[in-house]
Amino acid sequence: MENQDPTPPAAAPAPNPERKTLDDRAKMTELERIRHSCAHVLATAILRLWPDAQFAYGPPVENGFYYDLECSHRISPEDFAKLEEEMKKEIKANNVFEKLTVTREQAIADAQSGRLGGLAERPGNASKFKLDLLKNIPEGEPISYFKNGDFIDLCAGPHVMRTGNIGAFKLTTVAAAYYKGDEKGPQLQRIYGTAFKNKTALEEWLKLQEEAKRRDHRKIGAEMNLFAFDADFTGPGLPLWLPKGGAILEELEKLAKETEFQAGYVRVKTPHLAREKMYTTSGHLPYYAESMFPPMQMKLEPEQETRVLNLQRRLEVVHEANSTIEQVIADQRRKKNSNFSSENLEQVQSELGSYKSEASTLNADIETLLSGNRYYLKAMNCPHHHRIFAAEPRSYRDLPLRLAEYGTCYRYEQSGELFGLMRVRSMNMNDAHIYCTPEQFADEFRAVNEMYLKYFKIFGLGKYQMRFSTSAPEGLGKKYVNEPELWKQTEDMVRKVLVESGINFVEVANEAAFYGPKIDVQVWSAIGREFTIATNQVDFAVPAKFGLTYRDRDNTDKTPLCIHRAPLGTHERFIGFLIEHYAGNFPLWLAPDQVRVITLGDDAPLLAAGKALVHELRQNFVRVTGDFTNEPIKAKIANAEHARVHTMLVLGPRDLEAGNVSVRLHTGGPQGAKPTAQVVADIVQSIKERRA
RNA sequence: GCCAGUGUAGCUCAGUGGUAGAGCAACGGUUUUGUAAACCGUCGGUCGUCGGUUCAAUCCCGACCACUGGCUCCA
Repeated sequence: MENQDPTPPAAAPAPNPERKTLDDRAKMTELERIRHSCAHVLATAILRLWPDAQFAYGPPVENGFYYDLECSHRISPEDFAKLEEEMKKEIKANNVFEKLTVTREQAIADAQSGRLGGLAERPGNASKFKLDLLKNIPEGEPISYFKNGDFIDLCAGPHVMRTGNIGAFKLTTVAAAYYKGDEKGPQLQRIYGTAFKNKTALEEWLKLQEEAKRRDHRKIGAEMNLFAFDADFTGPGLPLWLPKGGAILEELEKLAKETEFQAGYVRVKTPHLAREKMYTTSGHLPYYAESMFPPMQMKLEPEQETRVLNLQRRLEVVHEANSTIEQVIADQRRKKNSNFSSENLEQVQSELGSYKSEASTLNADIETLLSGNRYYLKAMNCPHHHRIFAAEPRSYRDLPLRLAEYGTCYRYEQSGELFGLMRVRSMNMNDAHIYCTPEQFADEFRAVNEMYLKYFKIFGLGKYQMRFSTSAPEGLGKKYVNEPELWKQTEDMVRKVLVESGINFVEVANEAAFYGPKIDVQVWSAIGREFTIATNQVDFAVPAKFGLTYRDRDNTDKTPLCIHRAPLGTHERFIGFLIEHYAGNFPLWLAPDQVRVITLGDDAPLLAAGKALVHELRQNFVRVTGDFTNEPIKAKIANAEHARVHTMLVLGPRDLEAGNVSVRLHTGGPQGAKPTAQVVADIVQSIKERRA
């Protein structure tokens, strides 16, 4: 099963779907039609039980379908049996999916009467989402309904012919979803289900889901003692790497360090935290404060404290003066026959203005003093690396400068987003920043991409996709630094390299990093989960904010370009991915338990030979253990198999006499007896070559 | 952060309004073995936490915490 082709990219709708054209819709596969139709049947069933339900979207998705709705009843999985009963009735009735084309006026009238997405007219309960959807249908595009039984839905189709064509279905889960994916919009109930042509296909899918559960990195990670979460003591999203997981971590680091060394990188090391100034300068704090752990406010030095106290005292005085003046003005306004002349008023108001401006100066001064003693856990390594760049004068001769570091970063991911190792709050990054001139950019960028491909080959990753994320004009100055010209230049540069190197990529607008375009590498784990494991970003903005320069040939100072790259992403996510990719059956070089020497019984000569073999392997840097207990050989093998020990070496009297060991592989069963020296040499060589 | 579900021994899971059980693991013994589990015994749980209802709560109710499935987010 290993190296099985991962599930191909899903035809799931893009996160903020641009309107599909009718032509796009006509391309729906038969399975998608079944699922889309099943969504209508689900709506029909829901309405029979809870007639006030209002429906929004009900599309087919990767593994089934959903329908978003608003309803006074809170649907829970306990309702599924009832709902499925109703759905079965509708399918059994074998109603035709009848397409009706209507005028916009008619559609609006039907939505207002509550008829759309309903079984009948519902006075006082207009089909509000359908009304909204109608607005999005461009003038001139035909408006159509689909009707099955009493249920009429605003829908462009296509559908299967009859409800009876839905061979098999199952409701799977309920979730909340925001209308149109907008966090500020109304929250709807989303009912997920799946449907297939027939029962066999459904059962196959259910079996696949079971298999996926078995391959889940969280399950295998626990079975193999790779990592643990200790929510009570360490905190959620903060994994503890156990020795066996640590071994994998170590191997990946070794791989990266060797690869990067050969590629001309230099290694640096930076602290886990930094002053606030670091992140206000980098621009991260204004843009991403929410994703950072809150700051640590350190105690002030006595003189600083005195200054703050003085400033605060003055601020109090100013505030008091402020409110007195405001009071006076308010009083005068209330009194109609005021003897307060307009000149007086003006004077008082200007006084107020100057107090206000003093207050804001005071606040800023206090803030400056405090912020100097405020530290943040780093959410990224780049600002630190920028300061390393700044630590020495740089010449164009020093470029490209490739700073690499295994830096641990901390991000305050929202509680609902934590997900095993794939989404954590502390992460080991395979990070590096390449500072280069614009002329060097293409070569450097290409070399980084090649490094990705080298890694993918080692790990046997056949299916991947590069996502080239670019900016969008409307986000400039908000989501993205406001440098339209630089955006265009760098995006063109990146695009050119991608096209030239013939890498398969898709371009996605409006998803860039705030400081430049980026490339994310998406892969699909063996159980069909999609992950972004690697990232490669261009940064034309932040080096300038840090005032980074190099002296060029023409004796002027120039700002370098910076490439952020992390081909192995975070090790947390990468290992999570690898666990699922290999189903825990790692190749020898990665396996936490590489070799176990198992003696047949515990006779002294066997024991001595076994210990000597363990010693020899360990001196060759093989992760080896010995099982010299007096348990039956079957039990010892079973234990080793459960622990997913890659290679088992059995030593019995027969082997001892012949100078052999009997080799057994976790993934391949017994391999027969071989000369000990040859076996040791093979193992060492396989690890050295990082054989698959 | 939002919606829903789940929480019993290290792991996999039973179970009940009258303060809990199995298998595996661990530990101690017996067994001396040729490739997925030899036998006997021992230890192990404030039934996620805190409140409430009750004569009595692991069970019913509430809040919180964590995890899971989604949504939003992901430098």
